Amino acid sequence: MTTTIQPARKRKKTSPIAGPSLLAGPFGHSGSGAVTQLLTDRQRQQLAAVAASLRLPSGTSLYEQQSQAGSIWIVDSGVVKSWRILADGKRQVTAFLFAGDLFGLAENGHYVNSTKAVTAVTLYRIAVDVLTDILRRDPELEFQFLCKMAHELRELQRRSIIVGRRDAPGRLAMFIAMLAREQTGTDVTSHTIPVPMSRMDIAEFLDLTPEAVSRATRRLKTDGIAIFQNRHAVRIVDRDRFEQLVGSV
Amino acid sequence: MTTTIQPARKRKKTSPIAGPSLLAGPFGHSGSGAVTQLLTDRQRQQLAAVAASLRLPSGTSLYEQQSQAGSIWIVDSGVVKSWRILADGKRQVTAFLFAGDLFGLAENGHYVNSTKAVTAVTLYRIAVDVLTDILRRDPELEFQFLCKMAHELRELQRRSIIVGRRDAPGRLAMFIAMLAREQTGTDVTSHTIPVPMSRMDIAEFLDLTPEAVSRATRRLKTDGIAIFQNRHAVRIVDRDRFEQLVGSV
DNA sequence: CGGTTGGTTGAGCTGTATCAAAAGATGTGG
DNA sequence: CCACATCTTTTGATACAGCTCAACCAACCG
Repeated sequence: MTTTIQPARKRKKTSPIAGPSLLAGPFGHSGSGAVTQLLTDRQRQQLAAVAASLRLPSGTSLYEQQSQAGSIWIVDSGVVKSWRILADGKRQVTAFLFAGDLFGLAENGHYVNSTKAVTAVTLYRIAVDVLTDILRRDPELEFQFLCKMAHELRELQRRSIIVGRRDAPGRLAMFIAMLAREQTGTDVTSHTIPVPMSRMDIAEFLDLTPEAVSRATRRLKTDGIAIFQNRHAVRIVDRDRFEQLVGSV
Repeated sequence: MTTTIQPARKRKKTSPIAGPSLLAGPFGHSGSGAVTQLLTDRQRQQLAAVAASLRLPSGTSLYEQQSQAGSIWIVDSGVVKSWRILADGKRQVTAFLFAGDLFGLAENGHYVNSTKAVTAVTLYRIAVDVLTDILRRDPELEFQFLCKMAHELRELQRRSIIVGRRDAPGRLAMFIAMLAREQTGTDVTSHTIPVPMSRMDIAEFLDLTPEAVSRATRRLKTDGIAIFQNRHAVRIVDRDRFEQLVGSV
């Protein structure tokens, strides 16, 4: 485990591309932000050699649920949403993916969800057969992928915990805390937290109706906990009560 | 991908131990039951050589949330429940683990949930440092662990979907369907499905109160969909309406 | 600038959590 | 084998939170 902490926001979009990055705790990461680069420079170069590097505008569809899965993807910058359509026709946003996140794992050779760029994004795309070849030859690298998947597992569990909460304001607060962790390095600063996705996306992630999300935002405001300065930025005003609402999961 | 389908129920507890087993779809498994053994006989023997094999009575605690994580575990037979205590003091059952399931992944060297045997179980326990050593030397084996984790990820997503449903009877139906898939090989037969865990365990898994679970069971009965013959066995009476209630996720 | 989509606000309904208590299971010791 | 104590499960009555439906407001885009 060499390497240093490398928050996503520090990487400029215009800088020379260093190659794909996997961010996670090496079988460990306390949930409070210490996410580190898993790959060595050599490994990143190796992956870069076989990866397509894409720069796509906001709103671009990457792939559709059920379609043939030929690649796995890594976020370099920007935000991607992943969702699936349930049997009853409802959408469920299963994850928001940030810099260093891996996505596009297939089931039976088909993608299990659809994905779309929420913001402008830069991505790496690697053909699965090429990747599996490399992984079989490089146990160290493969081990890092394993770590990454363990990380994903824990993130998913975290979402379960959020959705497990009954009250909408609590869910929203946890969501904001997640955004803060994911985007601004460590924990909630008293500064402004960007909220790139739409209310509907949020609702579908938190398993609420858009109405409930709207009322929850108002609730946070009237309670003097957090204020949406505009539709894509929140500011925590009472940090203590915010943390208290979030609860330390 | 050699090997054959090997449902858990077919393995007798008294038979000579063949070594640990990992069951999953090799980056693919349609959700309708085709779960296969991932490991070759050689790999299973290799793991068996370093694994402790345990036979434990129902109710045995395996490890506690937060405790030092020294081993990873594989279920050979029986059922294990995994849960965590949330910030507000509530329990959340994160998973029920069946034959071929892997558990005990650590975060920062500590377990993230507690586990306990729901039934009498036989388990394999492997020290993490020994395992990581083996994995680094054997990319093929490591690749199977990767497949297994991808499988776990999908299972967790499946739970999210279940809990996403608003109505208790629907959640319970999906849970029963899950039990059927997991325990009796393929899909819901019209036969009796064993329900090894308590109502409270079910409630904590489905994120409902025990009362809600109780009422949901009664609902399924009065609607003529499924009948609990006793506390640990259900029978589907109207398969079509059951499937319809479950919805094909 | 209309049209379209996304977001907010309001009134009533549904279903689950809660609180309280009875009925069944389970286990122990006489 | 029964009686008692304990825990689990079920049943009932009430309150509350979010869903639904419907309307209104705001923003975005040609």
